[in-house]
Amino acid sequence: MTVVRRKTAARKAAGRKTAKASVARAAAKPAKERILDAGEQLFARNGFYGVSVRDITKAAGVDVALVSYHFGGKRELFAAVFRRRAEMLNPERLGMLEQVRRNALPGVPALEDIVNAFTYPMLERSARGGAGWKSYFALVAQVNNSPEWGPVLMTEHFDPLVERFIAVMREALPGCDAREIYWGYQFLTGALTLTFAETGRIDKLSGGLCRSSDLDGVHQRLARYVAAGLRALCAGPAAAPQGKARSDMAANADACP
Amino acid sequence: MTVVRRKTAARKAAGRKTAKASVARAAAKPAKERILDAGEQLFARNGFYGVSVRDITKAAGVDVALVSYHFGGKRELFAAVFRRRAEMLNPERLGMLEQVRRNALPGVPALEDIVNAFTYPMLERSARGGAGWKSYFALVAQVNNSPEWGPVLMTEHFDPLVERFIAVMREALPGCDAREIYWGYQFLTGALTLTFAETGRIDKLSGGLCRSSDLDGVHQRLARYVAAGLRALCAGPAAAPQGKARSDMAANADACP
DNA sequence: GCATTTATTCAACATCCGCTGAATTATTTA
DNA sequence: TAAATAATTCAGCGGATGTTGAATAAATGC
Repeated sequence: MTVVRRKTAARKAAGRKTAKASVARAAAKPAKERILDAGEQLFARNGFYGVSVRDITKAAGVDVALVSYHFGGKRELFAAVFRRRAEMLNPERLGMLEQVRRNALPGVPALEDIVNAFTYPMLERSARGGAGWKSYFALVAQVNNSPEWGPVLMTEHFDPLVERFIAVMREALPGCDAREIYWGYQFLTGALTLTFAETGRIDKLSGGLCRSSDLDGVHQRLARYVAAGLRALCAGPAAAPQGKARSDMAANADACP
Repeated sequence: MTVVRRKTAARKAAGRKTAKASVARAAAKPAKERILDAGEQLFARNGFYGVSVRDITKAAGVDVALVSYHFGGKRELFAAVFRRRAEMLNPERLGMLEQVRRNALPGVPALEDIVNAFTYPMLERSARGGAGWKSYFALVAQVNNSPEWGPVLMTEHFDPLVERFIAVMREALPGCDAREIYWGYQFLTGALTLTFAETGRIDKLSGGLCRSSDLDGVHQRLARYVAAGLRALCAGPAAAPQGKARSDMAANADACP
C-alpha cells in the first residue's frame, strides 16, 4: 500500500512535469523555504529530537534527501530555523528601543517603554504575524528553557540585543545595582517565553477567564508587571535578609521571610 | 550523610536477604529506583525524545527490558519520574502556605510571603537537595514550556496546588480582578521555571556578575519582584494604556503571511 | 522444602533513524 | 544550442529505536 501510494505520487509528478507542474510548482515556495516552514512548525511542537527529517520532508512535500542537500544535516536545519526569524525580528526591536530613547530626550525613557520595546514586536508577531511566527516563538520558549540548546542558540542570536536593552535599563534606573537588573531581565524572559509556549494551562486554571492566546492581554500587563518588579528590586534591601548558612530545609519552612 | 543513610538502609535490607547476595548488589538501590534516577537526570538534559531507554538503563546499570517490566513503557517512565518528586514536594508547599496564612491571622498574609511559600521549597531543594532534585526542576522547566507535555503533566500534578495559592493571593489582594492574578501567576511560573533551567545564560550576559546556580539570590529577589508586579497589575488601569491600533512599526510585520 | 510469585537476563523483532551516492531533471551560463 | 551548474529523486546503507517472549534467577509464602 505504501508502495502504491509512492508510485502514484511519483507518476503524477513525472507525468505533468512540463506544463501543469510548472504552474503548481511556481506557485509553491521553493523547497528550501518549505523545509524551513515545516521544520519550524514541527520542532515547535515536539522539539529537536521529537521530529525526524522524514516527518519534516513529508510535511513539506519534498524528498528526504533535500535536508542534507540544502542545510547539511538535521542540526543545521534546526539552527537555520532558529536564525531565520531572529534576523528579521531583532533589528526592529533595536530600532524601537532607540526610538523610545530618542523620544525621552533629554531625559531617560520610562521602564515600561523599554520593556515594551523588548516584548511588543514579539507579541505582535505571535498574535498577528501568521502561523509561522507563532510556531517560531513556541520554539524559542522551548530552546530558552533547554540546557542543551539554550546556551548555544539564545546566546548566539539574542545576546547582543539583550546587552543593549540592559544598558538602557541601567540608564533608566540610575544607582541601581547591575545584578538586580540582570535578574530582573531573567525574570522577564522567563515570563515572556512561557507566554509564547501557549500551553493552554492558564485557560484551564482560570476556568476560561484568561486565554493563553490573548497576547494583547499580555501586552497590556507584562511591561507594567516587569517595571514594577525591577523598581522593587532596585529599591529594596540589597543586602541578604538572612544568611545562607541554613542547611536544613524541610524542618523549618517558616524561618524564611 | 546521605551515604551513611543509604548504607544503613541497605544493611537492613541485606539482613533480610540471604548472605550470599553480592555486596555491590546489596549496596545498590533497587533497579526500579535506579531507573527513575537515571531517567530523571537524562530527561532533564535532553528531553523525552532526546534520550533512549537504552541510554537510561545503561546509566542505571540494569537491563533494557526492565523499563517495560517496571513501568510499562518509556512514556510511563517519564510520567513516573515527573510524579515522584511532585508528591514529596507539594504537601510541603501547601503546608507552608497554610502556616503563612495562620501567622497572619486575623489579617491576610503579605503577598511576598505567599509567593515565597510557593517558590522557597523548590529553590531550597534545587540548591541543596542533591543532584536528583536539581535535575528534576530542570525537567520541570522543560515540561512547563512544552506544548506537548505541559498541558498534561503540569496540570495533573500542580494545578490543585496552584488553585489554592491563587485563592490565597486573592484574599491578599481584595478588590483585584481575578484575571490580573492569573496572569501574574503565569509570569511568576515562567520566571521561576526559567531559573530552574540553569542554562548559564545570565552568567554570560552579566560577565560573571550573576550566576545561574545562585538560587539564594533568586530567593532574595523573586518574591519581591512578583509581589510588586502583582500589585501594579491590580492597581493599574485595567483598560489598555495604549490601544492596540497598529503603530507604524506593526506595518512591517504584515509582509509575512 | 516446595510452590508461587517477582525480578532479571538475553536475544530478537520490526520499524524508524540520519545520511549518502548515483542517476535524473531543471535551470543558468556561455 | 551546448555545456555547466543547481536542484531533485530514488534506493539503500548501517545503525539505533521501543518493545516483546521465553528462559533464568531470586524472593516470598505456605
